[in-house]
Amino acid sequence: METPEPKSNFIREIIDADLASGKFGGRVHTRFPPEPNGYLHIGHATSIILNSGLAKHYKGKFNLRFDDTNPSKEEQEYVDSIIEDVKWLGGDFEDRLFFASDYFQQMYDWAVELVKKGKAFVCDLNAEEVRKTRGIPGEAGKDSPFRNRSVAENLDLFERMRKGEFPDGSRTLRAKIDMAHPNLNMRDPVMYRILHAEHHRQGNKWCIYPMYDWAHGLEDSLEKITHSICTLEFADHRPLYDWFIDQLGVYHPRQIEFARRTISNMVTSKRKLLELVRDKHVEGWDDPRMPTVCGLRRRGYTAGALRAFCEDAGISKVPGISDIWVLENALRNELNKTSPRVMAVLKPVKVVLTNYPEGQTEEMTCNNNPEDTAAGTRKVPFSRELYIEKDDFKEVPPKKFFRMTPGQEVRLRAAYIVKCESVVKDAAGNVTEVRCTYDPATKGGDAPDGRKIKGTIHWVSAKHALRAPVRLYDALFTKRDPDDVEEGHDYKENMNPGSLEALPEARLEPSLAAAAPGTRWQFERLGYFFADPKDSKPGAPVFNRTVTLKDTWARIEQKDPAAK
RNA sequence: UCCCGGGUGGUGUAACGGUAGCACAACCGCCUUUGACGCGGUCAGUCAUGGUUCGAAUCCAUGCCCGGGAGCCA
Repeated sequence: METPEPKSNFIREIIDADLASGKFGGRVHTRFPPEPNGYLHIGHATSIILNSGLAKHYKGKFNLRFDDTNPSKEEQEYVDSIIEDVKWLGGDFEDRLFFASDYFQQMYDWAVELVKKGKAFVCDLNAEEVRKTRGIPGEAGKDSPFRNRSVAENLDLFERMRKGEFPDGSRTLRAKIDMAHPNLNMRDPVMYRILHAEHHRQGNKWCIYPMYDWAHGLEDSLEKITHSICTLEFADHRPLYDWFIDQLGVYHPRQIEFARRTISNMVTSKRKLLELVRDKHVEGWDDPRMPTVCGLRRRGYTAGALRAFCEDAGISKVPGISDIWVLENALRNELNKTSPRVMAVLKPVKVVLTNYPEGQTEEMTCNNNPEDTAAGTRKVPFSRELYIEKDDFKEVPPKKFFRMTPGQEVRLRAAYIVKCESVVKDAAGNVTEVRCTYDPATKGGDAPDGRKIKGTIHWVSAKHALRAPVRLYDALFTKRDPDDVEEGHDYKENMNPGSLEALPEARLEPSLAAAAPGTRWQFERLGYFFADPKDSKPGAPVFNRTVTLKDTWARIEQKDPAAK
């Protein structure tokens, strides 16, 4: 599918201006800089798609760089999953996979340079004291008593910090800027802290680690990034980003902030996701209900649809909430064109065609995809005893009910027009069997006399159907806005109750016995499904519902209670 | 209280100072061998007040409202 020309946004205006002025020599080079401390979710996907998309659009380059400057939170497991997710999303970093930790020596050397210039000092204040002397918005802080140490003493102390002579938290290296600066970030920010922790890549080589503000601009500078795109909360850090680079006099990228866009009914807080995994509310980070990139992938989302969604949702500096429908719509648009249609019955009720010869079987020809004739046709076996979806039959029809109900003709898709004549019930009054007659003249579903049939329903032959232990993961993650948690609602309790449903009675079209895990179908009227590549075994598919179809009937029922 | 951002229909986003458009949602109708999809239509918006201008969503001023910021996290 052709990727549409991205619509204009403020970032592209900035880049266009830089290109026009020759600021970066006509280059565009972006990056995605995750800290490997968790799995990527839909929010990160937006950033990856934005950054790599910009690089692609301007025929520039895109880097993947791990901002692994805090060893206490980072793990190799996260590195691996992030690489996989970035690639899957189409973030083509080629051979440009970098780690901030590989720059530690260069950063250290630069820090020494700042010390020599009198722009940084070793401070013996502890965290509590630093916090107290920083001051508050609108009120100046106080200079550290160690602020005026000699360069020689700073050099000595900083080197000994590195050698590991001091315990965690005892000293820091701080930039010497201005304790009265209106921007708190400029009040002598900490550049290095002492942390005797094992780094996932550097081992115990270092016991001092750079802070984000010190490290990030240098990383961008070293990689010759042109446009360093980050989220809004870093806007207050930009003066510091610029300050460090200016003091060093090195290559100076431009930081641009944009608003992170959340999606209604999706939980993206790392803390909450971790909680769901840890407390086993889900089966793991890649549980199909999770909004993680790997979870979405396993649910059956496509990278292309995610890209289309980002393009659709746009980009700005206004924090907002995108409706989940925009995402679903992007997916539906793609799946409509690409998913083969197949018949399945998740909650079956038996139908017997009383006038259909016992023991007879016919092969019905079905379109694989009515929107794509190239997708061809397939044969589906038909016989006297069938299953249809329980919801497609109502003994007492509500108003405007077009499906199967006593006395009303309905079309079995690609098969015959049938009419319900009677029902069989068990002692409890439940319908166990629907008895119909079929019209032999309507094979294929066409009425030779041209009579109009309002309803068309799907079916499977009881004798031929594949009975598989279908498990269904549903699409929506929480019914309630996850932010309501703050108001005392438990988002976990509000997870869609159908989000993980075992369907032991499900019957599938026999062709699905050979269904390859990892393929998508549209089950007529039920939605788009994905055969879970992780859990499916031959003949025993586990389906994730990728997107549901719009259900007009449900809306009629809702609006008009009499319809029920 | 100080600093930085930002306010365009229900939601999200466009519009060299020149017809306020697009998508999603909702609603109505048409079509339909998926009540899906598709097609047509409807509803609905520039935070406020001044100023500059032939002309302002856009430039200026003031006000109001919203978001972010006081980690040795990123």
